[in-house]
Amino acid sequence: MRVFPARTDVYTAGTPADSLFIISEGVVKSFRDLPSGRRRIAAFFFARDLFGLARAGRYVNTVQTLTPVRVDQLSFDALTELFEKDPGLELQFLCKTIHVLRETQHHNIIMGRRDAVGRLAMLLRLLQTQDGPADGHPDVPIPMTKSDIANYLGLSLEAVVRASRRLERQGIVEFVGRHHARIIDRQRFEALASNV
Amino acid sequence: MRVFPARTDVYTAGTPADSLFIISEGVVKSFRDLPSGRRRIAAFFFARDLFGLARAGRYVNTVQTLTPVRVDQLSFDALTELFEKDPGLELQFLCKTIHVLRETQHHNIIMGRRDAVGRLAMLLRLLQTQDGPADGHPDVPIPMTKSDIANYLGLSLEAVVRASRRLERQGIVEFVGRHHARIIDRQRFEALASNV
DNA sequence: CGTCATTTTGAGGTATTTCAACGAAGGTGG
DNA sequence: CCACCTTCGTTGAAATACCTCAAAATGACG
Repeated sequence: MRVFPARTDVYTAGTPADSLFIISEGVVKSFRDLPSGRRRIAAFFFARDLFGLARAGRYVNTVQTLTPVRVDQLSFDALTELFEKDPGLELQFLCKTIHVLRETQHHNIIMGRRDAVGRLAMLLRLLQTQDGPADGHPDVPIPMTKSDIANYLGLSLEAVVRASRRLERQGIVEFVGRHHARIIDRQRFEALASNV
Repeated sequence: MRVFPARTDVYTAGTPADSLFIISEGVVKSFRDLPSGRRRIAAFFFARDLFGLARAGRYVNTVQTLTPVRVDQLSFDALTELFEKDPGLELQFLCKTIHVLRETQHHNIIMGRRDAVGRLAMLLRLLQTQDGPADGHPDVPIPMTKSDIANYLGLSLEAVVRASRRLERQGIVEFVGRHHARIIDRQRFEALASNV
């Protein structure tokens, strides 16, 4: 069990991978900086999410905390040992990997939309359901910056800002401070966040 | 082992899932039709790829063959049995699932690009590396239609056509017939297909 | 050889990107 | 505790790229 303050690196892209991580509490972003200077956020991970899957022995993304985070760090050595003792454990990891796959597919669906407002709405709904099992809670915590949101949605920062404004002007969502939103008109919000 | 002719459904979205599939030979597309009438292709699968992962007991996408296809169909019943006999098998599935995850992440990277030409180049490179281990083969088979490509890249059909034309006019790629391309200028092609 | 799906091309509309400049917030150090 | 400073957010105007609509050409298939 390790603890990280907000805005610190858990690991850096390209470094040799030796562990998997499972979030106990907090939120992280997984991203890569491209040669052009653009940053692409591949995923946000929340409590109980698995991250650290490597390719060719190295981490492909940098993972950075957005909030204070507690993670279970599982070294590969320890894992192979655990797998031998308890074969059922592999199934656990398979399930968690499939969950990551589903989230990535959902990200794909978001990116497939051509309208900025729709993409933003889908991210907000993701954060909403992530918040708690209490489905339909109108208050949505937004742990990341708008710049992060832009990099996740594949939009420019300005486009995210304008989409936020439009959601407000239309009375669908209200942004209070930088890290909270409130769903005003659930009906129209769900209509927007539907998979077109 | 089952065999499907080209352009036939392997299974339909929403039907109860009872099997996983591993492609022995051929190419399939995995897609969903949205209420708006749009079609989103989530992935193309090739030899040795795994597909059929379900959510809540039902297939989420429709899978249709692009070419004649041979698949190994593994019913869940048979799988649980096999897993008990050979725990190492689970690891095989974990690896294949991670491979699907990587492909999905790659798709995300493609969709993150804003230029149609760049997206098309990345798909062509995917098909190129898929073709054979002979990396750098200039001839690229294109088993899907341009309409499929559009639905995969999140572009309109016309945008795909114009991107193809531009690649030709610039002497980077040559399209011969509907199902083959040839890389003319490898240098500039790789530059385009890089993760900008 | 005819029919149908697919592809191609053109013209106009629209959304996002870019560029630039300003305002606000949060963190740091004195 | 305040001032500074860096990052983040906001707004406007112009350019670009893609989308949509419409019509014609090409190719596949029976």
